[in-house]
Amino acid sequence: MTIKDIAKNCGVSVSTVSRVLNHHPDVSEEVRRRVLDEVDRSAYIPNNSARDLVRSRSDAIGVVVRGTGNLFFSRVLKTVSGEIERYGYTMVPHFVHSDADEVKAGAVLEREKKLQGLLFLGGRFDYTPAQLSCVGVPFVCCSYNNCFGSLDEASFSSVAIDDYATARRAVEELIRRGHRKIAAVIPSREDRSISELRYKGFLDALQEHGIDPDPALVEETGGCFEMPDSYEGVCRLLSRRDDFTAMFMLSDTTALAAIKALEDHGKHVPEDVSVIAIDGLNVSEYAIPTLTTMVQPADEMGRESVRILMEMLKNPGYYHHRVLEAKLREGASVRTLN
Amino acid sequence: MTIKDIAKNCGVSVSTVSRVLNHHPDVSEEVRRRVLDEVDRSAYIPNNSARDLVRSRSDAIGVVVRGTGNLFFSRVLKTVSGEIERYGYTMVPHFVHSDADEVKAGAVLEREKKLQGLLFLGGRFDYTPAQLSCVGVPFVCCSYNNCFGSLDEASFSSVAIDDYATARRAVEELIRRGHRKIAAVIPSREDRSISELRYKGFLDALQEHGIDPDPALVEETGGCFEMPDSYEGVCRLLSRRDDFTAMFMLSDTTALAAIKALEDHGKHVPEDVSVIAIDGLNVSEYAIPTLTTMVQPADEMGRESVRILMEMLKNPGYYHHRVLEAKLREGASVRTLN
DNA sequence: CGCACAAATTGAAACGATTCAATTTTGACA
DNA sequence: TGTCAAAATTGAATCGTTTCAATTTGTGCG
Repeated sequence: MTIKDIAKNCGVSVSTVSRVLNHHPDVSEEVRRRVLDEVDRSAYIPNNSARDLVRSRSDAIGVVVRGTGNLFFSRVLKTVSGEIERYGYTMVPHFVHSDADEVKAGAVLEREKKLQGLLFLGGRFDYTPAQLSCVGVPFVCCSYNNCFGSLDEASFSSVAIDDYATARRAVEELIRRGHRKIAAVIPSREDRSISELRYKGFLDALQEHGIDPDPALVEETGGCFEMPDSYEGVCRLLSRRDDFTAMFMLSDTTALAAIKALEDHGKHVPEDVSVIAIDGLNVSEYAIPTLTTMVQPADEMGRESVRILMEMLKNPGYYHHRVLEAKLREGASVRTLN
Repeated sequence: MTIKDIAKNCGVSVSTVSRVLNHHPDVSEEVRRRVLDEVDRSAYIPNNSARDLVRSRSDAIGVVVRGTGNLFFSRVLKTVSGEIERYGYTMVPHFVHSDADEVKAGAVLEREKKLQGLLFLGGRFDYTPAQLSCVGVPFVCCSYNNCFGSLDEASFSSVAIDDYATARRAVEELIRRGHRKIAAVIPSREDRSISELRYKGFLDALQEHGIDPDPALVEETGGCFEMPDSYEGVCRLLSRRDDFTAMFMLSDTTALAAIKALEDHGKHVPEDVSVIAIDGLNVSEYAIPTLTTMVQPADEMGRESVRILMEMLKNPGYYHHRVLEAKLREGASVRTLN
């Protein structure tokens, strides 16, 4: 079944059928109906390869996901997938396992599959303008913001919470509840990474409230938000100090690992140590104790990312850096000091 | 840059270049080298649309993922994605949100995208042969086994643990540790579902050891392995009975929800109630208490699924139903009764 | 030296759509 | 009824490959 058969069966030309199928103007109501009926009747399915060939593009969006265990991105991916389909595009995902590959992967993807656009989900994303220019299609960074340093902000879009403000807000919640000795175990922060931003929020919240940040209460870990790394980090911290009453963790999963480490060292949460985090995963609601966390609006982030990308495709030159709000979800992992 | 340019630059014909690129025989060593050099030099990238058009197929594999919150499948998806790429194919994922859509989604995917094969990841999969015949390409069901009733087992492949045996093994572990009053909260089991198989393993383990299954210790929930459903289920169970010493849960996440519900009712795990599950997620190792669970070999399942699918493509008529072993990972959620 | 046969190479026809210039049809109006 | 513009339709070129029949080149042998 090709467009030719449809044309023959309807007694019209191939180009007319094409015009009907693509909602082009200048086709009579009568012919339109005749063609559409025949399309239905014959269960005709257009051949995408042929269309893509002549148009020299394919209606596909590449999604580069940082491949490691971040549950938050898995969550967003589902929404993104649905949205991309809703707009009539095909999603071509690519899981990268090292931050360094991200843009390269995107560029390759784009060239090989003739993608229309790219969506980067998570990762470090500290690229130079030169590197980014490899990417020849519009792209949106989901879950980064304010991390872009020298990048030309008109050359792409982004959707994310304000990492700095959110971290600050979380730490302020701890302070509001009477905590002053607050520890943090953070994945290695490099320039402009999410880690760095959240860490800065942490520091500023402390200073703002007249608390001198104590470097010995901060432990840096390897990896990027993996549970084992954080567990180890907390252990190292505990071997050095145990006089803190609260911890700020950069993600839900690392917070769960931290709670585990604390408990394994005989420290109860929240009785001995309070823990707050950022993410708002479903599982965290069922943790013991229920995790107090800043909820990132995962669905909205996914929806917005795709919406903006579509806008960029339709409207060359368009870009938008959308900042969404993370809301505090009170669990039971933070205790108010008397 | 097209194959034509390469041809011109090398002074050979288009068909010769094509032959070189596709590793066809009957091309002299000298020409081969000349062409390959030019391909490198010019960073030529073949146009997949053109290739797909003439071959009337596209080297893509559809992956239908049951879209709801099962973390286990997110995990497998990553492996699957990498493997599919490794074989030189493109993955086209599709998240479905209701079990009912699975095969339909697969069939549509197949026709629209001209997929070479399909991989079903999770879900219920209780289809009739007639329904399955909609799928016109080889397919593998990952994470089902023994669920296939009247289906012609030579018409597809599967990779999974033995759900019945694994459940049985888990419950036997509880019995071995001295438990006899064992409760279970299970997602609604329909004929031949994973739920049903695991439930059967549960029942048989009890009977095998001379324990009469007590229907009042079994609570059925809606949904499919969602945490809120299980939490509610455990609450209902507790409102009726609280004389059980152990619980068997069908997945890690539902087990975590169960533990939460138990704790919320003042029952400690494992002191008052022991909990065992099936899955082996990473997060479960950081749960409090660490979950005792039967670990499904996620990576191996992903790898095998893709390997078998590739085998089916290469070798029409081939099929294989692979049963992998789940291993007990001892956590701290099961206590030995004295 | 020429013949047969294999190896290497080529040319042209697909594949199934889109697109645009060219053509036909329609309808309004003088 | 004839003219003209607008609307509707068509034909043909094109996209970049693969494939296969046809042709050229090369080789061994009588």
